[in-house]
Amino acid sequence: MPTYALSLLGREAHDRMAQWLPAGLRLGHLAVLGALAERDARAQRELSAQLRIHPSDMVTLVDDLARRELISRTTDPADRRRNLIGLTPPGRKLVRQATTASRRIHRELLTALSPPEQEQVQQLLDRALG
Amino acid sequence: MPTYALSLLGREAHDRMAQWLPAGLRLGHLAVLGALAERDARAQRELSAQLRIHPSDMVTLVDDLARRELISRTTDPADRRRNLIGLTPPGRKLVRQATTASRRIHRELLTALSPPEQEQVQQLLDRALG
DNA sequence: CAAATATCAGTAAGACTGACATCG
DNA sequence: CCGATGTCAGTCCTACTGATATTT
Repeated sequence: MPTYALSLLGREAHDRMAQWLPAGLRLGHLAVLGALAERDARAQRELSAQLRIHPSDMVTLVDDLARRELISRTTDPADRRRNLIGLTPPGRKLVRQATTASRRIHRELLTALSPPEQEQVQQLLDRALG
Repeated sequence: MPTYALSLLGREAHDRMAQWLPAGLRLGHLAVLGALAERDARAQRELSAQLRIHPSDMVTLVDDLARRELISRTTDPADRRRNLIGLTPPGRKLVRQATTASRRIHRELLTALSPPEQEQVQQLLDRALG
């Protein structure tokens, strides 16, 4: 059953990456950091939409990350409803390390494929998710 | 973040397939039926291992499926600890229909890619999952 | 006695719902 | 006044833990 296989693979990716992360951080936290590494200083709402994380859950994620000083949270002066979320240097460092680990785990999950094919899958899936 | 992308795609596949299913049936139920379509008359424990569904949860899934007469559950005469689970004709029919729907949903999930690329991802993931 | 199978009750974590205050 | 943003409390669903009865 193709959809179940995909769902299982996703769960496995989730669990293995969560296991790598420092205690107290889940995959959602890392997703926020990763999105900020691509484009910094964004509103929570925009991150929610891109990462498919519910806005009400984003609050807790951002709280946790700010408490650990992995991100900064400042009110947007141009629109005071918004929190602008930005990466701190420690946050940027964690993203780099996590990206390396993530690629390794990704390869391990696709161990049945050749390395070029693994890379190809990764790029195609990134595009598929916009 | 590659692992998050995979996790998201898996969740999306899960949710869309669950929406297709008859009310009261979840993706786990369908996974059991699908596994039985490949090889019939197996013990619950074996299904649990293959599908990564916890044995204690398998009990409920099998209960539901038996109540709807999509599977049969009989005590294995050779080992009376075991329940042998088998597909009924309605169960077999549901698997056929669901497999078609599953392939369609799989394509729809990759709608941002060109048709040849969709096909490529499908084939690569099928190989990756053995 | 020890291991395996199925079962059941309780727990933990993730994601969602609805309501609300603030601001444009 | 209306819509958007962030926040908070509570709910639902899924998966996991731990314990038990039965059988090998």
